[in-house]
Formats: sequence, structure tokens, C-alpha cells
Amino acid sequence: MCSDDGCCCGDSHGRIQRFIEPCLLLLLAQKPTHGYDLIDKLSLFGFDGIDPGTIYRYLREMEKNQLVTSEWITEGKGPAKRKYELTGEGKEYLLSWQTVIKKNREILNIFLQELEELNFD
Amino acid sequence: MCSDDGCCCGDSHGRIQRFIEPCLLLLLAQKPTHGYDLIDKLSLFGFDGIDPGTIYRYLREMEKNQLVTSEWITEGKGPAKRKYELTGEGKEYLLSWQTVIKKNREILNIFLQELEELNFD
DNA sequence: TTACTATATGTGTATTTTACCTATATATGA
DNA sequence: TCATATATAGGTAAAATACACATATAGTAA
Repeated sequence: MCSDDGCCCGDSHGRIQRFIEPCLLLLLAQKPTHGYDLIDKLSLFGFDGIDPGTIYRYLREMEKNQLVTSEWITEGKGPAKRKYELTGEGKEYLLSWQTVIKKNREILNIFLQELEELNFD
Repeated sequence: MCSDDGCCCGDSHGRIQRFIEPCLLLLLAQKPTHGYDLIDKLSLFGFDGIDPGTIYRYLREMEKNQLVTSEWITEGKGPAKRKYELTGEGKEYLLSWQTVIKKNREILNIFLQELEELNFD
């Protein structure tokens, strides 16, 4: 299988494909901020100890696709931050995920219900 | 982006990683059957027009991992079918997904709630 | 009997997505 | 000046998925 702890669905499996993307957009819709901060906030959606490289790549890809814009912030403590902000297109894109997520939730409900009806455990 | 219809989350995105696997196991728990029939039944979980090759590969992989067993059925109409059945290990594995799916449902709820609180549309 | 269609299982390979590892740079404090 | 925390970024391997194609059998229509 995949892991050595006997369960194959604990770590990376069971996640929704590219779910990080709408999560990042949602967080940016709440408040424009930089990547390192977003990494922390992603824990709200169950992303814990996520690889920073993945996040920065997503952000750059989303900027390329005009879902976000960015600017360098040199003031304040530490090294320069790249502050990201949601665009109108990004907002629309985020909303388009709403339907997908609702459908997914419904599918999960069906799965859990069918599973319970088996009267296992 | 990915598609040319303006939305990136309609087709392949937004799916749950390896979700087909527990779905197949659940269907087999309900009733042992063969791949071609499982492909039809997967529509229950939103898998529509899925590639048969993927399903057969999953089934063989799961047999290799002793989650299912199979036997050739030559009686009846048409070409021979390979009938799959859930093992005890497969049953345990299926149950281990229950927690993951519940957690995911909760995350989706959080996402949708946060999205609504933005008072977009 | 030939050809066509539906059923059923399977392979090969490219693409996409994710994970892991490493590199770079700056400010701060010891 | 040396170590550490903060912050961003790139290279590449592995995993998951998609797409195209191959094979075989039974039934049926020409």
C-alpha cells in the first residue's frame, strides 16, 4: 500500500484535488496577506505541516492566471514579504468552487450513510 | 488553468484522492460483483463516464493487497466476468476510511461556512 | 458465414498533482 | 560573527489520473 501504519488513508489520501487553491483564495478574500502567513492559516482546513514550496508555487501559478495580484512589502520585520490580494477573477473562481464543494459534501454523506447501513462494527 | 470553459473545478478537480477505492470496497461489501457492474454503480458516488481501465487496475491492486479476492465466472451471458469479493482486511480498510471521510466532511462544512460569511453574491 | 454490436477485461503511456529535498536572502539576538 | 527565525523559491521524484488503444466472447442482423 502506501504507509507502514496499516492505514492508507491517513495522510495524503482522502484529500480533495487542488483543494489548497480555493482555500488560499478564501483566506485572501478574508484578508490580503503573504505566503508564510497563509501556510499557518491553512491549518483551519486541515492542512498541517504542509510543504511551503507547494504553497508558493500555487500562489505564483494563481498570479499567472490573474486570480491574485502581489506586491513586495519591505517594511516591517524580517525579510521582504510578497503580499497577495484577490482579483475579481479570483473571486469568481472561488465562487465556482462552492458548487463543487457542496456536491462533494453530498457525496460524502451518501458514502457515510451507505456505510452505516451495512451495520459493520 | 486547465480547461477552456473558464471553470477549473468542473471535471477532474475537486475530486477526493483515491476515493474510488473505498467506493469500490463499499459496493463489494453490499454485494460481490464484477468490474463492469461496479463501473455502473459508481455513479452513485458521482463517478460518471469513468475510465474502465482505472477501475480494473484498482481492483487488481486491491487483490494484490488482499483487500478483495476474485474468481472467474464463466456461466451466464457474454464473456467471462471476474467476480470480486471483500476480505476481512478489506472490511477493516473500508472502515478506516470512515474517519477520514467524516473529517473531510467537516472541513468542507468549514469552507462553505467561511465562504458564506464573506457575503459575496 | 460474415460483419456488427454489446459486454467484459486489460495495457501502455502521457499528464497532472503532490511530496521531498535543497537553496537563497534578510533581520535579529547572543 | 554566528546561529536562528522568517520568508520565498526551484529541482526532481513519486503518486494519481486521464487518454488511447488492445483483446476476447456471445448474440444478432444482413
